[in-house]
Amino acid sequence: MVAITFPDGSKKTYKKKQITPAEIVKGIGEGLARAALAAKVDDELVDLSYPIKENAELKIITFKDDAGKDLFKHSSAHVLAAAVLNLFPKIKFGIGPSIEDGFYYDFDKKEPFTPADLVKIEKEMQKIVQQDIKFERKDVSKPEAKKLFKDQKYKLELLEDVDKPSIYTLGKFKDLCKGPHVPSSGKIKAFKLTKVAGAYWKGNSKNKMLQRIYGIAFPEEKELKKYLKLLEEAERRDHRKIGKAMELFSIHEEAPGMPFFHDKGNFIWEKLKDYMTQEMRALNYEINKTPIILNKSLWIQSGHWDHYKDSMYFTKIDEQDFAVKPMNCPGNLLIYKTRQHSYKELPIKAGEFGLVHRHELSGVLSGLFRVRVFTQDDAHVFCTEEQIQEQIIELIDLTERIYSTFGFVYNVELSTKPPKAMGDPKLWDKAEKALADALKKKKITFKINPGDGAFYGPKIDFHVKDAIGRSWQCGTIQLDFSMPEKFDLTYEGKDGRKHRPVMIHRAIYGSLERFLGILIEHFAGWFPLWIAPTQARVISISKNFNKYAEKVIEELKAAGIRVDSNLKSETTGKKVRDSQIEKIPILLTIGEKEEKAKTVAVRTNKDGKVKFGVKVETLIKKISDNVDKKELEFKL
RNA sequence: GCCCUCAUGGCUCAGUGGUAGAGCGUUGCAUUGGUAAUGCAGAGGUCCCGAGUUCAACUCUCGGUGAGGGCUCCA
Repeated sequence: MVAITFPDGSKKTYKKKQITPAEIVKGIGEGLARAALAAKVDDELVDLSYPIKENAELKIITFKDDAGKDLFKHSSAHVLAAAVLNLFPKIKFGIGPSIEDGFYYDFDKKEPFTPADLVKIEKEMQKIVQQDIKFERKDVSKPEAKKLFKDQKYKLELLEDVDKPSIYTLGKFKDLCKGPHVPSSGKIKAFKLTKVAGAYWKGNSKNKMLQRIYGIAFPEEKELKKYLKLLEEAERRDHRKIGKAMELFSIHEEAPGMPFFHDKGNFIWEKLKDYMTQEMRALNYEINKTPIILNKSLWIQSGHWDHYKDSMYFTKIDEQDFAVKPMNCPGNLLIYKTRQHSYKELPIKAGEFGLVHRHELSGVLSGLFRVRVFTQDDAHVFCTEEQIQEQIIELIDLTERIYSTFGFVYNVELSTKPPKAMGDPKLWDKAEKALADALKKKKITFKINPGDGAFYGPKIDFHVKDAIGRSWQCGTIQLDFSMPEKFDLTYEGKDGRKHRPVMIHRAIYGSLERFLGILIEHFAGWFPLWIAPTQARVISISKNFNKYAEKVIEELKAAGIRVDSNLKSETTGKKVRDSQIEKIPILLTIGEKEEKAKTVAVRTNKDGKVKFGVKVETLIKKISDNVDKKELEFKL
């Protein structure tokens, strides 16, 4: 007998022989049948052609579950491979998994795929879907599998690490695959091939580069449409485009990966910095500033030389080797060491808006998101082991406060000891536990990334979710037991002896440049008033009213409002449009009515609503209140 | 760094082996307008850089530089 839990929560017991896809569909009825795909057995996902053990407990998975979506995408990858095999019979296959945004399959082919190939392949896939071909599973022995894939060198290589090979067949295409899959190709309703790209075999740049085809797939047409809309929306919000349109920053060939901030971009940047400074001061941080070029010997001492030199810039000064700092810690350690410290002073919180240079690979540079020079809102907390937890909690609270100001929600990941780590494994364990305990105490759920920590310690990463649901890594809290050791940092304890402080590295924006990029996309350029470089623009209906308009501008300026104007002889429609494109939050119109009544017409540009007859002093108060409270939107 | 694509006025882009076009923007003039583009006129590039092929290269070839997408998700 086999117990089955259906998606609606109902349970039913079947004889083992009855467990077939058709039977499951019958069991859950027509409504849910379309969704019935696979089952979870002993927490492992299997499809319904998988031999199911006696007395197993099955939980039916549907398209609505993440596991179901995943499996769906994976099956689409097989359909892609089958279509490619039909069109290019001699091709060699790499791997074809599902990914967050869909699926891909890697192929080894002499000539790269052309866009025309993609269209052909898509049509071929359509055929396979229409034919509704069954996915068939077969468990085979290793020698059998080797024979089957004798012409597929990549599959043979993969086979080396497989104990119990299973083969999935879809038409002519056979793949080494542990599954599970949808019952048949007809289940795949909406898919689209999105791009071709080169990708290394097994992700290793020493290996051969294969041709990768990316696609997306959904159980329903409308979900595909929704996804394509999201892509469009993301493109509309692209910070590189908005940054250009709003004249926030530019990047030049003369300095790849090193953004030039124009007045308005720099204004927002400064606002971000000021805000963080204010928050840090409130928590008794000191704020330092250290040089960006430091002697090589310091980098050798800190371990950056061993672990980071490929990404560092070097220079020679007076016959001595110097490096441009890729991180701020060593500079702040030198400050710590300028005098003795007592346990009474701890925790010492040393902040720095530190300019760092990192020589990132040219191919990874992208707008403000991945640059070679940036400013970290860095800080180093020196504390005792006993203070770790309270300090971590203070940092989590601070991070929460900052992110919520921008309307971000976030999730947290804990990264543990990497293979290339420095320091005593026992200290690592202790550090990892300290971070996990603080998170548990704050009742924050977190994901663990084994082996993703920094070379000097484990870390907590914060990923913020933007307005359209995309996730960005920003803040990080890193524990470090090894740097204090290397630099022989000490404090005098109650017992009069020297002790080793613990060091916590932390950044909340991460990089001011990158955070600004994220904000541009998050707000789609519609910055909250407190950081908007221009808060309001005054336009006149005709130049007859320019005089009163000038007066209004003066009043607003006197109240500290950042206002500009467009008093040119253009139509009102044109002026409105221009202000929309430039993302000016508030548009003030002055015409005959306004001049007579000594008021302004206020348009909140983001939603396009217009309110007539607003008194200037009322407006000033509203704006000031909005700015003081750092509100996300302006409403009259 | 590697694979693919791309590089033409400030921006977005069209185009041809015989030394370049459009729209937007900008400037001037006319117009004095009520919430996403008023009309007309003018200025503005030598087609990313270097080499080669050719009588002739923005166009073809090679090299360089820069930009965009991808290179973690595993049979």
